[in-house]
Amino acid sequence: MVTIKDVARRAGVAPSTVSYVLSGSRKISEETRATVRAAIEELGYHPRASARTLRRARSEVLVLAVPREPGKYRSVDGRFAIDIGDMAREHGYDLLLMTERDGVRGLVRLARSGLADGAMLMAVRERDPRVEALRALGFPTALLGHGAPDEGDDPPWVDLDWAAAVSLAVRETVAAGHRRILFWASADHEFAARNGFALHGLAGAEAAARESGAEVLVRRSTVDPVELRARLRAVLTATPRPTALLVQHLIPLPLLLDEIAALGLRVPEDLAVVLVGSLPDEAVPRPLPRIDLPVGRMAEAVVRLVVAAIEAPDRSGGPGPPELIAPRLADGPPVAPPGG
Amino acid sequence: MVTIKDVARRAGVAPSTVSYVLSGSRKISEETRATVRAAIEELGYHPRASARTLRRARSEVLVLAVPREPGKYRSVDGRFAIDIGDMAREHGYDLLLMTERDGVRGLVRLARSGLADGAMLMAVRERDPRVEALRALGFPTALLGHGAPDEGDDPPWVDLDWAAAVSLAVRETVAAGHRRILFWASADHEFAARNGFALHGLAGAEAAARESGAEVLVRRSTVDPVELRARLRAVLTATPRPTALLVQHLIPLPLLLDEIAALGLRVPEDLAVVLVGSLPDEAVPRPLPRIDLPVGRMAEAVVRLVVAAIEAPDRSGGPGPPELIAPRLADGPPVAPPGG
DNA sequence: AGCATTGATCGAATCGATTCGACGAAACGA
DNA sequence: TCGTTTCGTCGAATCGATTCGATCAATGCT
Repeated sequence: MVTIKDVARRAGVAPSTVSYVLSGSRKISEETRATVRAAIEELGYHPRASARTLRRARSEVLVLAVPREPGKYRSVDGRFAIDIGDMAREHGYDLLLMTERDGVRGLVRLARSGLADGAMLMAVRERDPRVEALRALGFPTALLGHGAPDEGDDPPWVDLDWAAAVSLAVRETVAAGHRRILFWASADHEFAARNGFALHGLAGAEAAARESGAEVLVRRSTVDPVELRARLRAVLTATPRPTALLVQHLIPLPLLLDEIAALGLRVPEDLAVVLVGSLPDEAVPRPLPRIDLPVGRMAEAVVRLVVAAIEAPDRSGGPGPPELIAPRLADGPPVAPPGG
Repeated sequence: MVTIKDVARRAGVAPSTVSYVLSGSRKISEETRATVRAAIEELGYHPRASARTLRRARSEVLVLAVPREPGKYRSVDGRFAIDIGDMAREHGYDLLLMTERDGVRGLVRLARSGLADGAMLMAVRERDPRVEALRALGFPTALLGHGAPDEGDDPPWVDLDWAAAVSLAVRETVAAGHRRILFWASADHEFAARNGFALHGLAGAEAAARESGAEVLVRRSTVDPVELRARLRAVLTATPRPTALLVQHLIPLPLLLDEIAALGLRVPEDLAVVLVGSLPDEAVPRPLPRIDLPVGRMAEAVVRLVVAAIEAPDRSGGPGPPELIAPRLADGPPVAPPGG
């Protein structure tokens, strides 16, 4: 393994000089710099991360704590991970994936070991114990998703405004002429976990129902295919039948559409379908009106927030401001009116 | 930040004694051990990873290099990442996610910085430049997926035997009575990248066609929804029409099924559909016969292989043996005979 | 009793990069 | 010409845990 001493010897300078060439924190003559650079190149030198971290008390690593509802996997989580990895690199950080079921233990271990400088938490719940544990340690943290909007000294967070997103979906649907709307909410286990997006989405549906005067039926989703079909069938065979379906739980979308077809209903003539969230384009059978989940923007924001918390630990003015992203209709077809 | 010295002072012993209590590498009296343990507990001490790594030249971190076909995202990749994260922890390692587009640069940086002890590569290609770069550095590596099976001194790898998997799908389909079978291969960009699973799957289809005597049409998939439908329509409206469809490119499955329905074909009466690979249960509109992609087993194996390479660097007997997992039919419905 | 052995703990060197103060040489001003 | 500043580089301390040899006390053996 090639060290800074090897480079120094090769270049005929002191190790500290090599360090200064690398960091640029002191003036080094052009000539010396060139010699050192050449030596680095020839030897293929790269500073040892552990030594640098030990000395600087900064590892340049961020943790991403991914959701671990046992057996439940959302494909959008992988996209978040990748986008966050990209953004982290742009800020000079590497990304550690924390998959442990006991998120508190795993995060405390990483924080105290100094393996990471900051943490980002996905699928944040109301009164999330991970948040509490990290705050107790004074560990820089940013959240992807939020619990209640008013918990005073929460870490900075970013989230799609799920309430507004579902409200927007309802409003667009009402504007298209629908009066009886079915909102297919998040799955049972997501409500049980008190995940923010589930609770806020539901709240948005209820608020929009009150404001618009339209009737909004709410059904929770599930990951059990048989039960899922049964729930959908029950509500779509009742009379009067809803003329529009807003879907927040997107994973089983193909299953929902299949059941709709099996009931002899055409989309959108008999039932307009609107999506809230994101799926890969090619995974959606046909273009549908959709409220976008801006994965890229959220990844950018969560990394920016945690990096800010790391690099300005004074917390002047408290935690960074929460970023509640306003929903917008994705490019695509408009909501079809009732009856096609 | 609490260090080993703080613990030692609190317990009234030398720092080295604390270290021995932690590692168990020297005998320490029960009494002292208890005192030290208590001090550790009270202070909430955790060894600094950087100091330990610097001294031991071992970081206990593994890298996972995820595939980055720009704009292409496979949901199964996220499941691999999570399962690999779990397995890594079971071996005492943390998992770093490497998302950089230029995989070679990113991996070389991580290897030379000593931030990680070993690397796992996903979506390995024929003559993958990342493999060559890591070998040149003597960096412990294991592959998830393989290129050509005979490249002598490749790192150890694990893969589903995609050729056998597609062959099995063909055989099952032929056994059910089909004589004219459509194989929906991986996507264009996966062939262009010379990803192993794409090439091997295709080879398996061709081999099975020769052996079984059945006619196997091959079409490559794409991520462009319009083009995808056009390709499927073309082959399903020609005469004679295939009676079975084997799908390796699963992401657009809903779209394929929708196009099949749009053509007025019923599944499985008019067209039996067989899947090769894995999707979340609730993402598949209805249970279909399927050759399983054993994500968990592969994650277990790839971690085991890279850990073995790290902890037995002598390479006695060359790299570990490749692990080619035999395909098996997942629980689910059998392949329907032609005509229902 | 005197010497060797075992057991438990300590002290110091070490890993590799960073960073502060110091130092010699050159440039500058009086 | 002599002192002062500036510039470029060096030496040494430091970060925190590990680990090897050393040490001291207690025990065993003759």
